[in-house]
Amino acid sequence: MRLVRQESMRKRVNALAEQLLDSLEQSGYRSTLPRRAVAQVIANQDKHFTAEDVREQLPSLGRATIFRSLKLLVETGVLCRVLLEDGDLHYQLSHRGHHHHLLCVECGSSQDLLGCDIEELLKQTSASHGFELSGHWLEVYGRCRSCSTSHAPAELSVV
Amino acid sequence: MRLVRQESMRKRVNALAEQLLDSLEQSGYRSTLPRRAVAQVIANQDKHFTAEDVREQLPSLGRATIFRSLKLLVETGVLCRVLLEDGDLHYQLSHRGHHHHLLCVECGSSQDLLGCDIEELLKQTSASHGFELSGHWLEVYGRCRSCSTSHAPAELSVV
DNA sequence: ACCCATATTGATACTAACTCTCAAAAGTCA
DNA sequence: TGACTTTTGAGAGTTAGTATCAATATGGGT
Repeated sequence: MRLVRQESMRKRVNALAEQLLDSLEQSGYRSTLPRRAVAQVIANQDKHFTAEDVREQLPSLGRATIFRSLKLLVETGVLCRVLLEDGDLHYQLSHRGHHHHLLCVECGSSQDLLGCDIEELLKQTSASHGFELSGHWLEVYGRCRSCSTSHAPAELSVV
Repeated sequence: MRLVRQESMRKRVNALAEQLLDSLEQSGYRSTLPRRAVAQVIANQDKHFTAEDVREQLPSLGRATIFRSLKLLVETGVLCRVLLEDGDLHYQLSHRGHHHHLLCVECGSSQDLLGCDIEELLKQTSASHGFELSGHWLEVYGRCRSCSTSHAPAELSVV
């Protein structure tokens, strides 16, 4: 039972890593051993992470290589950067295209925000300021379903 | 005529610097010479800026002092940090309280975004994801009135 | 106006998160 | 298997800060 679940998880993880590498190849970048390692680590990540997190899991890779790989993945759109409340920027797997994140300030997990149409609202408000809108960056912070149901409110919870 | 205008501008600038210092004093911090210098420089800034920008204008102050002063001003709420499209964080004068910025990607100027009520929209959308909203960070990018009227579209403009 | 407790400063060292450089190694394709 | 181009790794450099700590400046009381 246990084994079966692990097997199926590994399969899913590898498929995700494949997607990351495909994305690089589609942009004309080679699928190298270091990039495969980075893709695998990222695919295993269940929340936003830093370059340092990746490096710790791949101590044999050169630092520069890790930064370069992350940069390419962001460039090709499969990875994105998220802004934490304190101003730190972390990395996170991304669905293609523009979207926003719901970041749990307690467990660090995140979900993509679907069905939120702020574009129109922003466009109108900007226009009324004489501003020609070209883009925006939105992050939403709070507590995910499991964090808000499994504990007392944050102020009361034990550390 | 020219002189009069300069005078009145200087007056406004100093008044703003005063406000910054008052804000520090109200939070129990001393109004020191270095802080007065930093406040004056910030008050003269007409767009978002970095700690390095301030340092260039105040080469005689210690680097640490500048960072500390900026930090205190952010803490007391008269200065805020803005996120540029490329992920750089800059500083900017702030109105008190939560608000958003319209950042001009061409000239770097910014306006506060008034009359934009995304809170309610976000709260509802978050709730539908089982997410208990606690805050958000929004930056809006585009071209300000004078940049969009005084030039051809960005792609065609001369550098 | 002066003293003094303490807040603040500046020099310097340190950190985190990158980027740059360049020779060596790896990947691709004919 | 070459030949050619991309990528890597080591290490130095950069940017934007934070930490430490002795020396100095401030503001409040008298």
